[in-house]
Amino acid sequence: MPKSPKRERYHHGELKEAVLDTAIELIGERGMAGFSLAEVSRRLGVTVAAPYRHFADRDEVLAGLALRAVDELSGVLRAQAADSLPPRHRLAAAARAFVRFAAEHRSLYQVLVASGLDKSRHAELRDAGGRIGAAFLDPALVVCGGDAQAAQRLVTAVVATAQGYAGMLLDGSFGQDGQAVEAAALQAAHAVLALVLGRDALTGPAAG
Amino acid sequence: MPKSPKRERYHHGELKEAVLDTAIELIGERGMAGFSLAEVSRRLGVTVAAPYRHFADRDEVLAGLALRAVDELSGVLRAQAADSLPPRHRLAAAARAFVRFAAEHRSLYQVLVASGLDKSRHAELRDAGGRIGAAFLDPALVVCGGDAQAAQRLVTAVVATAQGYAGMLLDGSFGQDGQAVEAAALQAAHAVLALVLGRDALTGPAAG
DNA sequence: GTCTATACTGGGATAGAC
DNA sequence: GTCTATCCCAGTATAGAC
Repeated sequence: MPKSPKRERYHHGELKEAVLDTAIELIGERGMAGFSLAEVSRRLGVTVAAPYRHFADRDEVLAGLALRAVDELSGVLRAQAADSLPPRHRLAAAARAFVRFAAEHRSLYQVLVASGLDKSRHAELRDAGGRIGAAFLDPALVVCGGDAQAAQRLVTAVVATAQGYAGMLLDGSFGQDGQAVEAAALQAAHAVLALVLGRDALTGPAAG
Repeated sequence: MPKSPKRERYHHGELKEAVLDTAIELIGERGMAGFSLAEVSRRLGVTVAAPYRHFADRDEVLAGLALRAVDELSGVLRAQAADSLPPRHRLAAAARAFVRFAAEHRSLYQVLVASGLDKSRHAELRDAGGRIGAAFLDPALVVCGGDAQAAQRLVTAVVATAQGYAGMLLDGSFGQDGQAVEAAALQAAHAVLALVLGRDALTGPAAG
């Protein structure tokens, strides 16, 4: 008895991208724990074995999503950090954009931070953190007067702050309503500003 | 042919705690993704159905672990925040302790932030974030001159920072060697100090 | 009240046919 | 490039032994 697939079948080499698209969709609906290659296959109208022609295993699908996430997020961040504002405000704007990204692309962001993926086992992801951080580096260098080591520590602090606010936003610490995203994003930006000003106070003429 | 269990069987009502202990052990070895009730049962020498006498489902086991994590973490934080140092240093010390806790009790911490558990569905965990934040509240209130709303925002910033550094530490951004933990913990403490000083600069010292 | 035996469901993965 | 068939493992549920 013939099957009646809900969608056209993928016989023409588009399955790889289709799997990634559908995986994002599925994670959006059911969260990371609800992701399965079997369900993705079902939605695409192919058998569960088909995706294995394009991905070695389930983790490689997640790695593909993580790569998309890094690409998109670092693009957004670079756009903010290249603005014409003073450097501390560019850092703050990038942190705000980071938090918004986590909210607007929740599935992608969760793959990045909560997939349980061992990033060191996937070459494309081995420098994921570096690529995110690099987006903050230029304004950080200006803030630090060219001191590369200080700038790197500042980048780490800004990324940690953004990541922290994003995490709290996603697990509901800012509430569930529409205002939550903007509240978290603004507070993250504000915290980054405080961080930069406080750094000046700690390393400036008065303190050591 | 009779089974030959590796350990004594649990016939005397200790299975619940034993399941939690073994779950921590297992997550420590294989990470969150490698956790399964079946493997826990196997290690304890009971059948896979036995834990269901004590836990409604897998999520309830994770919720039990998350509860342990919140209890232990908030205890550690309260101890730091109740020290006799100036309030901004108590906040910094608590942030440092937070990062150390994440490293030293990696399994517990991961359950808290990356289990995919819907915390709002488990009554005991509904105020997990609040209990963590409460540990920071006293020194934050002093820093903010008694302004409760400002103190709450400062607590959020400090928790976000600590959580951010902990997350970056656990996914290898600080490297894999023994120094990584202390580097992350110290930088987190330093960032919190900068945060407090920068807050003063933004709002005026001792003002609301 | 605690655990065992067992049966069902569903996901991950592979071999070989078309 | 995909399908069929198959295997193994994990989670869920329940009847019954002790």
